[in-house]
Amino acid sequence: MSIGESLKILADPVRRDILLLLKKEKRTAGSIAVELDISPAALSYHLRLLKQGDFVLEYREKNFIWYEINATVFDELLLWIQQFRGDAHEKE
Amino acid sequence: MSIGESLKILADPVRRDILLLLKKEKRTAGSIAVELDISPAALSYHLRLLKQGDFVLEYREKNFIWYEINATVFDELLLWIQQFRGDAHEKE
DNA sequence: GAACTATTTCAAAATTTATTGAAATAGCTT
DNA sequence: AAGCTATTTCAATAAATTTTGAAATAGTTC
Repeated sequence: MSIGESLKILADPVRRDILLLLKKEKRTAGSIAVELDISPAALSYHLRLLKQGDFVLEYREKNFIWYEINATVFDELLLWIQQFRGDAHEKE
Repeated sequence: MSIGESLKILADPVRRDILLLLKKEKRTAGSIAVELDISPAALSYHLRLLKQGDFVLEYREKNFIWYEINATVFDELLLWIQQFRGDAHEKE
């Protein structure tokens, strides 16, 4: 997943809200939709993008699908942003 | 400027290319437009967003306007992203 | 396997964002 | 001030993204 795709995924407020929820605890799709007051279809669309970008992981249990945040993806993003910081932050 | 607005600004490939150019050296609007092969009007549109987001600074000299990158804005963004990283990276 | 719940997929509509060409602005030079 | 160069603004168009409601899928429970 490229930086461009990652940033585009994070650029949407609904998707950021989803990540903030999942940061606290894992949730089912339905629970997220209720909490954020969006339709299941809209939620599913955003979850698809988040999954594509590796921002979330999913697993089935009974007939729910649980979603949880994937913290590791954010590292690549950090590196990209750091390149623009001033010389004071350079590695050496 | 909010995180949401900053991310939206960075989500566009043209604007990221502009930042990458300005990271190397300050430039005039015209020079950026030629280098990236986009129309002056389109460039002006993107520069306006980058300015609004404090990603670039500008100053006049003769009848050019020089643009340069503002490295400090990226710090706020780093903090936002860091909140999602795993416990291994926590401050304490 | 029929009924049920959770979620996704689809095509269409709505919304937002980016590009275009033309016209306007702004500062320089003579 | 007229002519020149650089850049921006504007309204219109084009393109990309998001939402919607309906229908489809998938797994569960009876």
